[in-house]
Amino acid sequence: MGDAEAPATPDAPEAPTSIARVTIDSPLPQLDRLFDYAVPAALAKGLVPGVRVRVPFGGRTVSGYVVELVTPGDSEFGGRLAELERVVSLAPVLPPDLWRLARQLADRAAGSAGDVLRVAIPPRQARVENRWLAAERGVPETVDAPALTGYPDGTLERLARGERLAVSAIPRTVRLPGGAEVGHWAITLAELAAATIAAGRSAVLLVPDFRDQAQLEAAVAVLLPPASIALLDARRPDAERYAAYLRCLEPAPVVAIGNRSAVYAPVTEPGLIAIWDDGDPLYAEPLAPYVHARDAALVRQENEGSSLVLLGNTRSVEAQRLVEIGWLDSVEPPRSGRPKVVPTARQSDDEPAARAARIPSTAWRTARDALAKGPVLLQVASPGYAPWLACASCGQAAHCARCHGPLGIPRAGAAPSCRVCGALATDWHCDNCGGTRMRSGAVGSARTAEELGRAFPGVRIIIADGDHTVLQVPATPALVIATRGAEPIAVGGYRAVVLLDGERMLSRESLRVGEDCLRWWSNAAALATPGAPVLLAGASGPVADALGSWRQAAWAKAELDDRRELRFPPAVRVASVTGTPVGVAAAMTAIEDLSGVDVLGPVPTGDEQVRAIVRLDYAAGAAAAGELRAAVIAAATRRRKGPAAARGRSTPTLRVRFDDPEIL
DNA sequence: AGCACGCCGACT
DNA sequence: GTCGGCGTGCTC
Repeated sequence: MGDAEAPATPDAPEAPTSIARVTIDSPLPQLDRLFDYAVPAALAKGLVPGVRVRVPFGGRTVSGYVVELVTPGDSEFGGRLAELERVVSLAPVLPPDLWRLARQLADRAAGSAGDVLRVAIPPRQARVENRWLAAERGVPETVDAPALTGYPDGTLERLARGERLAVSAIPRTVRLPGGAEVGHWAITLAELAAATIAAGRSAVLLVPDFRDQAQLEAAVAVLLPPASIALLDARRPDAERYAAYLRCLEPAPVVAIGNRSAVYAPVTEPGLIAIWDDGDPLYAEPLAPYVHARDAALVRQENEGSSLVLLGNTRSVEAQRLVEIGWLDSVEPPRSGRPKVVPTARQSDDEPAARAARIPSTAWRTARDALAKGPVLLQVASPGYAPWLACASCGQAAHCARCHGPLGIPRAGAAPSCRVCGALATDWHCDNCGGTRMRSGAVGSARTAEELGRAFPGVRIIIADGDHTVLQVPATPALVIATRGAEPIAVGGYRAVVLLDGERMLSRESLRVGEDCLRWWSNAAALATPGAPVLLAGASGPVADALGSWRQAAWAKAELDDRRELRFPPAVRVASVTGTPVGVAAAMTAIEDLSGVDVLGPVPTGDEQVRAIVRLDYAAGAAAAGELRAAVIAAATRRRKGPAAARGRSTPTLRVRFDDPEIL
């Protein structure tokens, strides 16, 4: 073959693909599209989609990623192309599958793909990257496929076929060979991941926070070598996180473990995407375009053909919806292992010590008896001593004179102070009745600990809350007082679990109180030794019943039915649209004719802006997102009219937030 | 966002 | 007759 005549054999190492389509790193919605650049010969070597580049743009140089390489004839741009200025590195940190996912998720959320990428790709660490590019890669160790403990035969095979499952966790803890105690859920995910690796594919495992991350890391480390594990959680130093991200890009199969943003871990050919406790609010991304990790996982699973597992002690209402439409299949372990929940009415108590500690006498007796055998968990609603204070004469909540935040007492003997701004409440008087004395409105973990210390003299007391991180307690007798979500694991499990403050947790005003409480209680109950009593003090009603019967999925079904009735999420999608009255009105005009869409508001937000809530049937979501996106771009480009003085201030533009967890 | 282009008032 | 205001539109 004459080389000079036909240089472009299909797999020629340097095929002359000389146009790079680049996504620009910019927050501007109108720039959320691809721009074509000529690739100068000097930069063509090794250039692949996904690499970071610097390009000239509007008179300056900006950074971006090469999304694809095309031949000159395929450029749709009519003008004169500029050239790539620099290839930052040859590491393909934005592989095509990730770009596709970011684009789809952004479109779905009326946001920018670049914003998704900012969440997905950790900040570059040049030294780490250079070391990675220069590294030699060995042959990966093979691992044996483990069995899946505690679930029906054939479950692994279903996942190998790429099925999507909502799996109920086995509600107990297990001691690992290394001595660490973990929730059985962590074993389940580790086994699923190891089976995936054994089959030569990668797995992505998501946890809400660092305490679950620690358990999962320990469980996975038992089954897999370190070279097969990439730890992507946010608490890790930037360098380690970036190294783990790069590890995912290697062809050898890997288990990526991390919090919500790890759903984007760029593993090639994921065989499994799994989420532990997908109802945890930490899976909701606070950065634009606010893509929930569960939604990202669902789209990614469909794109890349992996299996999907949502594992939890409770079933989120969103997962229940997916089960009901047939998107997920439900998998249950045997019911024999469920916790022994004892609902307990709050009543007047004959035990003076119990009365002093404000716990029902049955709970007090249970705790006392269990303490002879080992640790006892008491779950409380709030940290601190007195989490909120009220006026002693009229009972109204006491507020900070400076910022109107709630007042509380952080520690025994401390002065009342604002929980928001920290200011000491000196010369306080009630806004309502003018009273000058405060009383405690609720009991926090520190106060509970103090009272229990008196009720159980000589017993070791351990406080675990946001300020006192405790991951594990030994199997020896101790009273562990933890705020919900901060419960340590007990070696061998707790000999009793007492859920205090249930009534107060349930009385919070929120669409999600029910599912939150059921999740907090169920997750605490799952820390008990099998057969040990779990007491729910005081609370009653459907949520308490669901805990007692350990039928969380049935509760989620009933809750979803209610939401359908009310047309609340997740029965429908919602989006909040905030901006100037004119901008919001234009956006509403753009979507009002779509079927399956209704608008609440707009209402003023207090800063010359208004906010409307849009409710959408799922079928209308894509069209509505497209229209709202167009409205955002229109508002962003037309924004600069009006007097110059008005432009000087920070520009109030139109903002759209889909699936906003704060609304309704 | 920057920056360039483009059409109407007070100046050497 | 020009210098320069900032409204409008583009950025490969």
